[in-house]
Amino acid sequence: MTEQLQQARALRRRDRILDAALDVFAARGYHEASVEEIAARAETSKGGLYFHFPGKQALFLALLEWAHRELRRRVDTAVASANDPLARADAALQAVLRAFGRHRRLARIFLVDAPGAGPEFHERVLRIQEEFIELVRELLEAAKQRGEIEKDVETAVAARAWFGAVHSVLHGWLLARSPRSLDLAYEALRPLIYRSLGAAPPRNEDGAR
Amino acid sequence: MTEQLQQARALRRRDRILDAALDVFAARGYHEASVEEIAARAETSKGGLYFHFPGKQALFLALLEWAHRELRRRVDTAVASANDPLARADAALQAVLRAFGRHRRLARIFLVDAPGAGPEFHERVLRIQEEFIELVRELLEAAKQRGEIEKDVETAVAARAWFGAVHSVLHGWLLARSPRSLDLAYEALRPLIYRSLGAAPPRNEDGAR
Amino acid sequence: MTEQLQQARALRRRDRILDAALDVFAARGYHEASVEEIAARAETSKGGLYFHFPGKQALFLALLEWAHRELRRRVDTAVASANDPLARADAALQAVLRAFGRHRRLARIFLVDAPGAGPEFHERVLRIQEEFIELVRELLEAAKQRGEIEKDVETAVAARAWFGAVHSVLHGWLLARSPRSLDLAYEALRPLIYRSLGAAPPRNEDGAR
Amino acid sequence: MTEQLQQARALRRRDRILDAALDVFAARGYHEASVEEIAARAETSKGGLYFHFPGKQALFLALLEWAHRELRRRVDTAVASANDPLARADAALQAVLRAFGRHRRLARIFLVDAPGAGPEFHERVLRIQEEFIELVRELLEAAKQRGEIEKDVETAVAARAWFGAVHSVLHGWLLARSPRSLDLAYEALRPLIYRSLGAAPPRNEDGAR
DNA sequence: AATGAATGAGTCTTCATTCAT
DNA sequence: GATGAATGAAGACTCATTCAT
Repeated sequence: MTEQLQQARALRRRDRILDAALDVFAARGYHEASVEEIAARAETSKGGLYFHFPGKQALFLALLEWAHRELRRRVDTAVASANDPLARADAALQAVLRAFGRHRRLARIFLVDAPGAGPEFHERVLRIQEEFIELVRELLEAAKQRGEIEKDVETAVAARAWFGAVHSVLHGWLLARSPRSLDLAYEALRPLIYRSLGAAPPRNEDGAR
Repeated sequence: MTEQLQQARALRRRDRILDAALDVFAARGYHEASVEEIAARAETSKGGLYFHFPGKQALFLALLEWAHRELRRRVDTAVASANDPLARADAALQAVLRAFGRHRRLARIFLVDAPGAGPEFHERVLRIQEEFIELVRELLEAAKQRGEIEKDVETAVAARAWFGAVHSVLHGWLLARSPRSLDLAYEALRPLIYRSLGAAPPRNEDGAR
Repeated sequence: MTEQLQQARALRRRDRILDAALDVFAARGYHEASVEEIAARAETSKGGLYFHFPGKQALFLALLEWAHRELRRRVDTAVASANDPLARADAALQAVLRAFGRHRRLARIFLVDAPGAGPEFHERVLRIQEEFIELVRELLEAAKQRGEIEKDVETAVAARAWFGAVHSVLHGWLLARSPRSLDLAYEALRPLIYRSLGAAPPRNEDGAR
Repeated sequence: MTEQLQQARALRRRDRILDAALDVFAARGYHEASVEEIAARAETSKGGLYFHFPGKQALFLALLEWAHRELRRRVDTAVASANDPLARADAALQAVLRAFGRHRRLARIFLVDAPGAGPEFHERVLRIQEEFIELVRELLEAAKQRGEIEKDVETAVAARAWFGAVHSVLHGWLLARSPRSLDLAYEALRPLIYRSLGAAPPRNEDGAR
């Protein structure tokens, strides 16, 4: 029991550190962020931080992994709740958009800081992106088999293009040029997507709550 | 004359420094790049470098500006050589793709390093991207006025989406996952674009040199 | 009984810690050795270690004291088993050589690590060395009184010299340049010692096991 | 000319740093010495120190090398000024003693700090010691060939022993137990050496200036 | 104009030690 | 008695920038 309490407290502190790291990395970028500040914001000491994480880089990677898991979970849920492949791809992209839309800090880290923070991080982020692009590609391919989209669509290119379109919309939103909600932006994007694939857009999509 | 010679020499050195900076920044990323190494590669001294540029950040920004001008020039040329708005937008995107395709180092700096190198750079890159997105938007809007694309297309979203698609394809190519030429990738992308806008793809596009 | 058992357990743990400390200090040197590693090797926790010893320095000193006692015991035994003063001095030096020869780790700590680990340790080691040198000096002095060695020998210098000679041979052996056994090395050394004192070497010395 | 001045100043500063390092290392030992303090004592900045030396370890090694060269030079001079092999060995040992006697700080570093400062340093010091031992051995061997010392002397052991004896006397002196000059100590040591080799001591040694 | 020696603020990281449980 | 999470002081090292020459 005592042990469990200790362990629970330690885990809570670990989470506090991750939280603080998220704050600081998102606010300053990877290089400008200092371990000192992260520790301070987590209300612990530098040594305490190093007890839980082997170093700054590992801390950042842990953040990335955590975000990856979260993202993946939401996307999987969204995909599972749709019926046909095209709707699934649609749901997947929308889930990504929403997840980042709700977690601006994560978005910053994923889309802005990590790629420029060094080869290791760049690599990691790209792999995660590729994972999602591949998911979309598979769904598009399935839709193509079922005749839901034009035969001449190259699904690999289309998947990458749509991911990029979503990515770009996100980026624009991150700059706060368009205060418009991401959901609304996606509503405007969807018809383009469907039409580009030669598919009929869903009648009254109301997936957006 | 002596003055002119001196000035010419100074300019040449300035260019050598920019070249070296491009090399080093692209190879190491902004933060890992050291002024020392840039000076060495430019075959000058640190003091010399600081004579020509106020600092590391300014050097990087100068690089960005230079790249911006180059890019803009090519895009303008490409746009001018097409006739109708839609073809112009098409040409603009392709020009961007080709420019980066030929200058991998520039692409790295623009798409990977600059955004993550700090707020100032992030800001600058986004502004340049917005400039191109706005250009595309205007062309799409003109096309819409002339009835070349569907009336219900939100040109702001469409422009951003297509820019993002191109961006994403570029990113994928930077990772060298797709050894396929960027030109070919764009050939596969173009039909998607046209169809998404409800426009007929150009018959035999041979814009590719 | 319970108390006794507990005490016995505590002592056993104390010994385990000393053993572990010997291992780690000898392998890494004083400064590179970490309390963490010692605790781990002793199969206890850092807190546990600090229950038995006040700190790293104290632990090292405890090791030194223990080694001192061991060494002293062996030397005393050796001295007691010889008859005349000269033979006793001989036995003392040989005992030192043998003790270290059998405990390479101890030798390392005594001769290499401790002197360089800080003034306190340096001081301590020197005092122990001086103790042995003084022992030898007294024996040489007695031999001189009895006319066994030349009258003009300065016993203080001679004692220090012979201790140093043994020390140096040990050092050379620690470097493993001379794979030859220490006993053999001492066999070669003894005649030098005796002759330098103007004494006749023992006829057939068979002290070596 | 300007360049030369700059270079000269730089060299002077380099020397100041070496001097300061000698002071601090000798006073505190390798591990306790801080780069900060060395820089302060050299009246330069940490960065300045790192401009001249790649790091703390390199600085220490540079010190060792410098001392080695000095020592070697003096020993060589001493050896050259003696006539027969035995007198040369004698001169070599005395030169070592004198050099250290005049440079207590160097002695501390060589004999106390370096061996315990880590394997690299230990190794380096031992190699230097071995170099001197080997020199003595060769001289003893020559003396043996010429019949100046007993046939049964193992020169390898004898050389090591005598080096160790000198070493030990030095050590004792370092602790300031014997305020007596090192020269006098060596006067007392010499007869032991000669006699141990079965050689007649030089009549009136007046090598000491 | 150019050089390169010098600066010093800032960073990550280590580790002996403490202490609540 | 034992545990291991937490502390915090200290240290080596980097590097953009400056400036005497």
